[in-house]
Amino acid sequence: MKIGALARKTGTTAETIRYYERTGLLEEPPRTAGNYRDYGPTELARLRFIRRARDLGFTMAEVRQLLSLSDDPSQSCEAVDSIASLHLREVDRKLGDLRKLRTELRHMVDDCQHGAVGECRIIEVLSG
Amino acid sequence: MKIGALARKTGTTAETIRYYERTGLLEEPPRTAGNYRDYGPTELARLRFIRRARDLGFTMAEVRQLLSLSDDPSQSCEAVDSIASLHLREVDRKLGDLRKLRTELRHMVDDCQHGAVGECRIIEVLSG
DNA sequence: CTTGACCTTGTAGCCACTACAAGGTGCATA
DNA sequence: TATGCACCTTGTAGTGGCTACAAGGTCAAG
Repeated sequence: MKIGALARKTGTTAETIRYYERTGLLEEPPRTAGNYRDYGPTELARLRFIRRARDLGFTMAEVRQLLSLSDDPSQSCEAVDSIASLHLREVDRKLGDLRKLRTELRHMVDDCQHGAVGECRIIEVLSG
Repeated sequence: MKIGALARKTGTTAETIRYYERTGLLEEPPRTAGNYRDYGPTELARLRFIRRARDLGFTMAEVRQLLSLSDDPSQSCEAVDSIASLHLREVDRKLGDLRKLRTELRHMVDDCQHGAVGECRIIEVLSG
């Protein structure tokens, strides 16, 4: 499988895959006679893992840890749990921030009387 | 007022203020005899405006537009309203995404039996 | 007259990509 | 066989919004 096909199968782009390789998240695959990257099912599975974790908002550093933990299936999953729980707390925090922010924005927009900028509530709020 | 004092009054840092100046968000202030930036109440108000808008999640580009709109108080505030409403919709979208993500993470973490990595639900979910 | 807090410029780094440019490969069609 | 075109290669630079230095200048207090 060439890089474009792998990209399509994983909802990524060739650029992103090469970027993951550069940064060590993916290993260098074998090459075809024409020097094209040649991927198999192992790399596909690994990239899918990476994409799922990224879509769930894990950072590249966390993904790296999760990958290396998943490579050793006999050890305790305490570390995995701790990474995921920490991330969950982080997401909760962001949700709280975003909800507060939304309320403020909502008020601002609702109070706007659509008149002149000089009396615009939005500008007033921002100006303090 | 020197840059450090302005930073303290606005909850920023001197580096950020200089960055805003570099990128044209703030104008170059006058200088003291010793070549220090010398800020007055106008710059303080402008920086406060910028910080409030940034804290509400507006991008630098949006802040730039809001600033130039607020400079002309006689025109209609339609454009201001449209920037704010668009941003509000964007925030709503992000909130939705984050809520979905939280649910998935929550399930993952809840299902983890804290055993071996080989049976870890978190790793299973990520592996597909 | 030295200490130390503050300031100056300039450059590089962060994250996670994304966007080129300039050229090579491989396959279908005329 | 030639040509066109999609795809691939490497390398470099840019995005947003800062943040972190390094190497040096300024200024008030002790």
